Amino acid sequence: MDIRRQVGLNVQRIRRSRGWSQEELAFESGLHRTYISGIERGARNPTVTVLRALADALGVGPGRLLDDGPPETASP
Amino acid sequence: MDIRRQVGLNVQRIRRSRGWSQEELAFESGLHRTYISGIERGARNPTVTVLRALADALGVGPGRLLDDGPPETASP
DNA sequence: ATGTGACTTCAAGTCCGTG
DNA sequence: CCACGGACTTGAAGTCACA
Repeated sequence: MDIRRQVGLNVQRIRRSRGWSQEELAFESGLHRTYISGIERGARNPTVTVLRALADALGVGPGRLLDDGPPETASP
Repeated sequence: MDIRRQVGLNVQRIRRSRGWSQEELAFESGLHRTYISGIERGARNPTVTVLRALADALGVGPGRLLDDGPPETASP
């Protein structure tokens, strides 16, 4: 699994769980709307500072954006 | 805490725990010697694909390199 | 609301070296 | 073995018009 793709999926999933549009996430993170779009599609190769901005906006740890497993697959 | 600094500390700590020199890590990860040096000092802003290469070489999950807490400070 | 190609600017990443 | 600098090439950052 390409890690850029993984980051894109994670960002998109968490963003949607917040009920946000790409535009809203763009605003919250201080990044451009189309840049968010590119990241979610795995077309971009973001740096750690960008991951940080995204993670802060989404309210998760930066490492969460690189994780393989979805969110918490709650295995009780 | 600047995330670049955090990445640098994590990489350095894990690398040393493997008993590797920067050159060895450079070889294992396919990156350049001086670039590893720059990352460990927090002077560089690596991309997710680089994090992946480093994580693979070090045998940890990519998210580990962004974590705040050291490794496992085993608090029993 | 989002995907996409094109674009400019600046840093990612390589390679040479020095102390 | 590592920190650090300079010069270089490639690609990321950041933005736009349009579909």
